Amino acid sequence: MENEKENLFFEPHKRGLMKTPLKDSTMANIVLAEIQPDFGPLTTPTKPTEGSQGEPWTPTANLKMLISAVSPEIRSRDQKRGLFDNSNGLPEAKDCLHEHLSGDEYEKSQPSRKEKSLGLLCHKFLARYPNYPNPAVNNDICLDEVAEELNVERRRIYDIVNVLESLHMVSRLAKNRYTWHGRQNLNKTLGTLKSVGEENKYAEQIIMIKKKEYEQEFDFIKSYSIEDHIIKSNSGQSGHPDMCFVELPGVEFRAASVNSRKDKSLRVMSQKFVMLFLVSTPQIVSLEIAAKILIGEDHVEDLDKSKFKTKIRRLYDIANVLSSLDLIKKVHITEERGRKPAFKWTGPEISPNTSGASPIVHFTPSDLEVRRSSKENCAKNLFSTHGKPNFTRHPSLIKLVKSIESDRRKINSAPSSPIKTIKAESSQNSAPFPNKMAQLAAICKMQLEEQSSEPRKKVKVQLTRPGYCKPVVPLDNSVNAEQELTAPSLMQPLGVVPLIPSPLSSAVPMILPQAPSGPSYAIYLQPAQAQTMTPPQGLSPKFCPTHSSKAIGSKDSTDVPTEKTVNNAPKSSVSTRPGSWLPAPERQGAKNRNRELAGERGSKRAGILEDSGAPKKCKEELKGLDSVSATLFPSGYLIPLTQCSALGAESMLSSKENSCTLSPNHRIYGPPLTGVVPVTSSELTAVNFPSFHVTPLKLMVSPTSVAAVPVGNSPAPTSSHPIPIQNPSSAIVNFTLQHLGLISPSVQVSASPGPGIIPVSPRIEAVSVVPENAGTQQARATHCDSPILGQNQPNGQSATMTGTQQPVPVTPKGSQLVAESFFRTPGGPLKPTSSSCVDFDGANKTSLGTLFVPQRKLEVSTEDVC
DNA sequence: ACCTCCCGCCATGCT
DNA sequence: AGCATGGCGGGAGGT
Repeated sequence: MENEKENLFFEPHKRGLMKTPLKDSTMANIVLAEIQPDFGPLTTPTKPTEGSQGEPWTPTANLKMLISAVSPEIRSRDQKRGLFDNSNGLPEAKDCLHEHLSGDEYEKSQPSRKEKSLGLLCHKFLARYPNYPNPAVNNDICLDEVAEELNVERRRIYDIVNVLESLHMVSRLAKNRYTWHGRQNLNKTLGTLKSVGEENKYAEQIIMIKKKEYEQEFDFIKSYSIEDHIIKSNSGQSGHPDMCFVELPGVEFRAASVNSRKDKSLRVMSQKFVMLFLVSTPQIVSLEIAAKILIGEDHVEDLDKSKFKTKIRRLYDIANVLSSLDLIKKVHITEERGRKPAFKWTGPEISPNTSGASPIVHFTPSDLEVRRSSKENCAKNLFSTHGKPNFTRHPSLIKLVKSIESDRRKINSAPSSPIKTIKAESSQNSAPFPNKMAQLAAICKMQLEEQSSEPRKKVKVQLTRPGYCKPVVPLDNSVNAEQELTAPSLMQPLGVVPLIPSPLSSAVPMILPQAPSGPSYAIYLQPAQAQTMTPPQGLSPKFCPTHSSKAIGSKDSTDVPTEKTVNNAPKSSVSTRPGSWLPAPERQGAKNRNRELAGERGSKRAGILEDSGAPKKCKEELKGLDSVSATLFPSGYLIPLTQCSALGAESMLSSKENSCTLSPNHRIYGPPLTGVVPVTSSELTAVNFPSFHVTPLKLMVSPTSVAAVPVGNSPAPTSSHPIPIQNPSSAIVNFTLQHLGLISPSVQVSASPGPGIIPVSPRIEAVSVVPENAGTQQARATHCDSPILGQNQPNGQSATMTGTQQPVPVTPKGSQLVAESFFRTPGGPLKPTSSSCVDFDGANKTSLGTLFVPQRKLEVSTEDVC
């Protein structure tokens, strides 16, 4: 059903759009289109018809064209190997080619393992599509066709597509059909992943593991206990694997089946794997550590070899695809024990959202918008968790509670987030900083007022931000009931508001401003996920900064990185682009989303209508938010809440109208002050919540929340908790200090691990010696985009974007450096490229765990060292 | 012998 | 029931 409908819809678009494509892509498309007719019949064995419809550029001819155009290198290589033949797709064609080429029969029959490698296959796959496809055009991918053309089992294609999907380079349209997005969303996605990774405190986890390993040499028990402890707290408890999937606004899962599918593990793994790179200072991650972290989330306790091995296998699969994308490259970390396989991040440097200086950051975070689907999913999860387990698997409520608690604990970590923001701002302008302060103060006031009402509510409120809640009133009611447990509920209101159609009016605007920022990313939690979420997170300081500036940029900027973000004004105009983006597809997507929601788990919602359903949704969302927050941010960082809220808002928007909403938000973007400022674009703005506010709130909240919540699974909220918990004011102060840089990030660290970590950082700093060039990063960024810059962008903007995007990578250094310097050392900018680090790995090895800086700040130093 | 990771069985879940 | 997905791990190619 879906497929048919989708196809019908899309086809027209495609055809219409086909031409639009800019340069290469367009050229390719056109060519393909022309060619297709000819070849189409020949090649497609299985499902030719679909392929023709779905894919603009189907057949071998197209493929060849693309390959030659896009990557001559690949082509030549393939030809040499005979792979190219495969690309042709049909066996017959292959044979012919072989004969022509060389007559190596057996070769084609048995290409050799390498030739069949996933990485090579992925290259071929990527060669078929432009990095920056024209959004206008429907870039459908028919898996069957691709499999045939590349002469591989469909199973292999799934592996590739799943990873690409995790990066939102493709999105599923329907069964057997995907839409190609290329790298348009990549920066955004990476920014979001980074933010999430920060929230989850992956950097800390990495450190912990390293530390543990390091310690193991000396004392197994000790290290073990520590690590275990940490991991547990992070993971949240149950042994379920994390199912959370980070989604971007632009890219959604359109197929209900996809969403419903409980597993997405490969996708999730891929995202987490990427997060590790983005979060870790030397952007090098060994498979061993990655596997441990990924397993840890799932099952901290049982790390059996088999599981470990399996994880490693999967990581290789993912790594191969990521390598093909030039996002990572294989390296070796030399340790005392020996060499360890590892991968170094070679993709664009991504700044979390925080640093205002770097445009990149802003773009990414801002761009991300949460979608309804995500929300709905969250909601579903929530429901299941809370009471009804509509879905088959939902973690027990207990888990949720734990996660919530953990989140609260994480609050302590909150400081980090603020810091980043500050840095960013500072980097950009001193002015921002004051603003933050003012905001914080305002927030505090708000919180205090709210708190007076009720502790729990307060918490919620804080999270959501009072303003939001108030407007939402209707929602609140529902929320309140649910809220008890979680702050998330607060968020919901916000989300709800937007949803509630304009009618709500006054309320909406209020809300928007407050929430403005936020990195908008939606995380899908599966029933199991709730548990998985555990990891938790921390807060990501980064978010805050970025948003503010960038919020606007969202989609537009997303790809584009850097500078544009800086230019605020443009952004607004840019916003237009978003609309272009989504347009047809998104609209459809919205429908699909609805379907998905309904379909996914349950039929329960089946027919929720956006508008009509709004109220219902709100409730659901709220529920979902709660659940989500819990699940997503098990550790208890406030961030989650914000996210949730953001999600809700976004979802709201999406539900109503993606296209419409999109545009407004972007423009709106306002200064950090947003909290005070009313958002013009009501709905849209709502979607993007400024990270700033959020984080601070989170911080503030967390304490309260902690207090409110008795539970506490974890040990401790450790050092941080005490402070924040009781007095919001104190928390604020801490926050402020952190922002200022007065307070060290160590605090955050402490939360998760323990004392051990801190010492490390110092070492690192000491170690760090040479800063290397940022240039490398830039180069990276460039190359990614390079090929296509102008071409594809359907909109004029797009072209610019591409250009910008590339540049963005460059910025990263600066931005990050700045931010980091902010936090930490006066030393400031230093940042050598991560790449340089790779070589160093060997050197690092000695330190092992210690080498990696626990915190970002530390990271910087580390890099320097390299 | 170890690192990689291809291959495809088979469970899962949608149609 | 049939088909699409994709988890999973045996085991083989590479080094």
